[in-house]
Amino acid sequence: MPDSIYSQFCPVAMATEILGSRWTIILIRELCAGSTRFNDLRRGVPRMSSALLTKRLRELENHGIVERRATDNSAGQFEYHLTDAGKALTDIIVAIGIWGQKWINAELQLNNTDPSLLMWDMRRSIRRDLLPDRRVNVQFEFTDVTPREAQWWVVCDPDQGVDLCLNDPGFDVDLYVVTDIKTMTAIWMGLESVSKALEVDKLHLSGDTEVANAMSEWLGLSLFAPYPKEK
Amino acid sequence: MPDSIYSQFCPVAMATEILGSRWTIILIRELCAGSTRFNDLRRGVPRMSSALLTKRLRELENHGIVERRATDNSAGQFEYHLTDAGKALTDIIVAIGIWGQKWINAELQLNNTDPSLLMWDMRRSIRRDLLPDRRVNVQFEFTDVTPREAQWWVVCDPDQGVDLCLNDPGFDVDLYVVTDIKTMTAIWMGLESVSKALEVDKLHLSGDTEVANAMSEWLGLSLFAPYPKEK
DNA sequence: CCGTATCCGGGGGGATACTG
DNA sequence: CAGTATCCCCCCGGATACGG
Repeated sequence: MPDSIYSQFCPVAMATEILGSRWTIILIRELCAGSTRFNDLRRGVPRMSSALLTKRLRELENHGIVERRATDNSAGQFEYHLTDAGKALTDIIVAIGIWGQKWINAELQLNNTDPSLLMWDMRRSIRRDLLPDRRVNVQFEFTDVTPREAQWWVVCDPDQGVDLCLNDPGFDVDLYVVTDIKTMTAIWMGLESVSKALEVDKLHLSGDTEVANAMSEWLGLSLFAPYPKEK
Repeated sequence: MPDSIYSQFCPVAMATEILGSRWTIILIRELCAGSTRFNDLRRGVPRMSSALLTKRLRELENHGIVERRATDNSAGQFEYHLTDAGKALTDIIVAIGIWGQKWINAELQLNNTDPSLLMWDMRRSIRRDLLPDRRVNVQFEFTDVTPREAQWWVVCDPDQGVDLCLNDPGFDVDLYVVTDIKTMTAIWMGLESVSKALEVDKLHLSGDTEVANAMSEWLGLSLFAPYPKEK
C-alpha cells in the first residue's frame, strides 16, 4: 500500500490507510485471539499465502502494531506479539465482529466451512476448567467432509492445555461427537444450540455421559455468539 | 469485490468482505456524518472518482447498508440514507477513529491538508447555538494555500443553518480568521488549542470581539478531538 | 446536478517452488 | 519450522469524456 491513498487528516482515514489492505483485519483478529507463531497464524488465515503473511507482518511491525521477538529457544524461532497500539485494536475487531454477527446472513459461509479452521477456532474457546480434572479426549467426526479432514481429536489436559490432532493420538476416547460440518459451525457461532441439534438428530454424542451432558458448558463458543441477529 | 475473498465463517471476516474494499470505510464515515446527496458525499471524499463512488453506493445498497431514495422534489434528485444496519456501523467507524487519533502520528497528513475538505468538515461541527442569535459571517483566510482555495466564508444563520462559500456571499464579515492551514487543521483535530495558537501568533482574529472571544466554544471540533495521543 | 461509459495501466496478491 | 523468491495474471480503480 502506497504511503497515502486517501490523503485525509481524519483519523478514520489515517487508520484505514493501515488497516484497509486485504487480510490485515483478519490477521489482526488472529493475533488478538492469541496466536503468536508464524505457522499458528497461518492456521488462522489458511487462505493467505505465506509470502503475503510475511509482508503484512512486516507492515504491521513498521507501524508499531506488532513486535517480532526471537524466542530464547535456540534457532530461527520467532514470535509475533501485539504492541500496546496493537492491543488497542481489539475494540475495532470486536465492533466489526459484533456488527457482522448481527447483520450478515451467514448462510453462504456456513455452506463453505473449512473444517481445519473451525477446529482451530473451537480448540481455542474450549473451557477446560469446566471439564473433569483429568485428561479428556474428544473425537469429532464430520459426516460430510473429505476423509482427510473428517476426523479430529481434541485432547484436553489439565497440565498441557488443549491440543488439536488430525491424527489419532492413541488415547482412549471419552466422547465421540458425530455431526455435519454446518451444524457444528452453526453451534459454535451461536446460531444453533447443542440441545436443539441433538433433538433434530443432527448431532450425535456417545461415550462418557458426564462429558456429553456438559458439552454446552465446556464447548465455549465464538466471542460473538451472544449477539442475536437483527432485523 | 468477488463474493468471497476470505471464505471464513468468522463474523469479522464476513464483515470485512463488505467493508474492506478501498474507500468504503471513508464513504460510510461521510454517510454517518450526515451527507446524503451525491455531490455532498463527493465533497467528503474528494479524491474518490465519481464512477467509483457510484459503484460503492450500489454495493452498499445491495448489502442493505444504504437506501437510495428519490426526493419528492421534481427530477433526478436522489438521497442516500443509512439503513438500520448502516447506522449500526457507527460503532465501527468511531472505534477506528478513536484508535487513529490515539495512535497515529498525524504530522504527515497535517502537512498535506486539503482546505476544502477541512472546511467541509469544520462547517458541520460548528455550534450555531453558541453563536449570537443572528446571521454571523466568518471569513477564513489561509496564508499558505493556493489563492483559489485561500478564502472561505462561513455563514451561520439561525434559520438557514451553516453555509460554506468559496465565493464572497457579500454579507458584512463579523469575524476574520487568518491562519495557516496546518494550524487550523491541528486546532480542529484537537491537537492544538485556539488560545495557544493566538499566543504564538499563528492565528489572528479581528472583528466582533464577542464572536472572537467565544471562538473556542462555537468552533466545534472533530468527533475525535477529545482523545489524547497515547504512547 | 447526478450520475454512466469506456479505456487502460499498475500493482496487489495468488500460485508455486525453493532454502537454511 | 519460518520464511524467500519469482512469475505473472487479473482486476481495481484512476482518468476522462459523455449523457439525462
